Amino acid sequence: MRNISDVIEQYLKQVLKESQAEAIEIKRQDIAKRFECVPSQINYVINTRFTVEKGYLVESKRGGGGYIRIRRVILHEKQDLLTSLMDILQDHPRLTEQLVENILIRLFEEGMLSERDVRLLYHLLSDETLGLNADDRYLIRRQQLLALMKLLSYH
Amino acid sequence: MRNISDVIEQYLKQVLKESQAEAIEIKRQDIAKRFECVPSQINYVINTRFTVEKGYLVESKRGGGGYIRIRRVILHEKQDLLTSLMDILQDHPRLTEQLVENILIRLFEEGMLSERDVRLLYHLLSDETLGLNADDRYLIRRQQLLALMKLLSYH
DNA sequence: CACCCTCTGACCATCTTTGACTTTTGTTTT
DNA sequence: AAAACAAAAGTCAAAGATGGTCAGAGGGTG
Repeated sequence: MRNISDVIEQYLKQVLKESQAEAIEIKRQDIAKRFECVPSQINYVINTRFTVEKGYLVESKRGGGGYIRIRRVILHEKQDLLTSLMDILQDHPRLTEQLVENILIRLFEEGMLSERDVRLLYHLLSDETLGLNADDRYLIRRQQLLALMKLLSYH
Repeated sequence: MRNISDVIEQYLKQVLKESQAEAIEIKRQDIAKRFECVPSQINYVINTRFTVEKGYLVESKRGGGGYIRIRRVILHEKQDLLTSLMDILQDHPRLTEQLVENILIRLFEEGMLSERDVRLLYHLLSDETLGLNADDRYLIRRQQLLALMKLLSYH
């Protein structure tokens, strides 16, 4: 694996999967020690890899007996997923390529898009394809993603 | 071999062939060192020798743990159709909903898009979804349709 | 000689790693 | 109980590590 963040990401996902529970609790310090990195590296991993649009919820507590709890969000109804993703679209003024990718992959993981759909849409919504300036790209992405979700909610 | 670009090209193709995988990952810096050239030479080789038309797809990531991934792809047999459709896109300044529809239906008839694809794309490219003013809509449609055709040109 | 590739290097963009400083919470001491 | 201490986790900006772009110099060939 190329960098420590990816390794830690994989490790945490593995633990999450093996625990069979929908949430795991870790001690930031312990993980940092295990991978010989500074504690704030763990925050970096969490902030970039365990985001809401990717389907994770993270809670934590400081002080004695502190912890970080990572929860995989399980949505049983398609409509719930679409609603939560639409909320995310509203909450993020900057719909970056990265965010778009996360959302599309999430839709794939939840079985609402095929891999091909994801590739196609990702390319259509990429910086390279859209060109323009950043604000216009954000606008187009928002509108097209909302349109996509509206279509998906009909089936 | 007369120039370093040809040598690097051969080397990468060799590695690709020997790996038996459909993709290889390299570090730009490493290759540059191996052939004692500047790193941007690698970009030159990739941009001139590993293009989509030649059957290669290239992805990359910057920053720590960065890489360049070169993937071999199979070109679609209907290149002629795609080329002529791309010409049409270039020739028409006004990419109206109607024209978009015609193009999508053509791609459907040729078996390159499913009915679902057509519905989805038509919806994403509609006046209603795009909003904006007519000229911007024409621009977005052109760029996204061109991106679509580029994607369709390989499997 | 003109033209078209190649090659180079300065500057840019993006992602990761690190560490100093801050905030929150629990425990111990006065 | 209040104050002091200790034990987490959080924030943020700077440094580090890659890859990308582009314009101009260099070189080979018709």
